Amino acid sequence: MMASAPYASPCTCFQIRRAARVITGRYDAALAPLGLRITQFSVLAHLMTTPIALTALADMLVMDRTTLTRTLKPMLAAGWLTLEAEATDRRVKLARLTEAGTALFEQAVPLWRNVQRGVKDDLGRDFVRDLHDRLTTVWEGLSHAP
Amino acid sequence: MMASAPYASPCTCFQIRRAARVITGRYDAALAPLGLRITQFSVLAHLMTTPIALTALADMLVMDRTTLTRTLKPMLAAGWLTLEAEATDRRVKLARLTEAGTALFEQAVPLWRNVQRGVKDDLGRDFVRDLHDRLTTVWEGLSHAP
DNA sequence: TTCTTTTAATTGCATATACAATGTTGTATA
DNA sequence: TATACAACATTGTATATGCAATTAAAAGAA
Repeated sequence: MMASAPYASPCTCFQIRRAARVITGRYDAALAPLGLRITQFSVLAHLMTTPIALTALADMLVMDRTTLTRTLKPMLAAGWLTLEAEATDRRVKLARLTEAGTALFEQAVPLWRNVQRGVKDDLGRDFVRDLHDRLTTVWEGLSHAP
Repeated sequence: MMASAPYASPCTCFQIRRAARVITGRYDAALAPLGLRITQFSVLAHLMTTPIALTALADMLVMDRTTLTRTLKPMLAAGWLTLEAEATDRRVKLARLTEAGTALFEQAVPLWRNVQRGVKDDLGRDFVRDLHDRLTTVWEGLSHAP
């Protein structure tokens, strides 16, 4: 996991995956004291306001529905959330945070803020803001086009 | 895997993972006709010039050594490369492309070029160049500073 | 109302990812 | 030289990821 010399691959996919691995490692390490992964943190964050149907949640997370199913599995086992069939349409399952899940998220927020700040400190506030804009553009530009 | 409305998460990690998923899907789809993933393409690309020891290869790919072991497994089974113990230090294993692996890579290059061009067309040449620079900076800035 | 189609979620399969622990081999030291 | 130490790779465990196929339920058509 160590980098030797600045190597600029011409492959956009390699570049973004490499950067994602490095960043993910940083965030996972920050949340590890709570036994929480950044992926799980994102799920909790999206559920803080209201229960959400799994398909809608997968859309928000821009994640395959089947991936979400497996992502939720350990979180359900940990008791951070529950699934309940929707009354009007029993195909639909609503994901809802438990008190434990809510409490965990609130504990995690300061750790998340720390690592966000750390990244900003290392890369620069303007840099990170611009990076965000570009990553959003990537998602918008590529997820709609084939 | 569909996006609904532009949602700008404040989490850098979420942002980059989301973008990485979208881009990876695009590249994997482009290489699918050859039964090849973009991750595997990257490995082949790095081995085209010369055989490389696994630790050195993992360093280049900025990937955990153990991840590399599993990444290589199906590629070895497919006969695209071989592992051989280094003569001077039998701990070291050299990964070397086979003829089949070399041929496959050469077949894959045009498909990779296509998808690279497609991404540039969708996002703009300057945008992609700047994105590359920033992703390289992310990697350099974060992988050295814990 | 029955048959078909569509939609929601899961499961099977395969790869991607990394930490901890292990086994092996080379190097340094007492 | 015997022993401790460091380096290389693999395996165990667990999560991350998505395509294809399946099951269940709702909606639409005959």
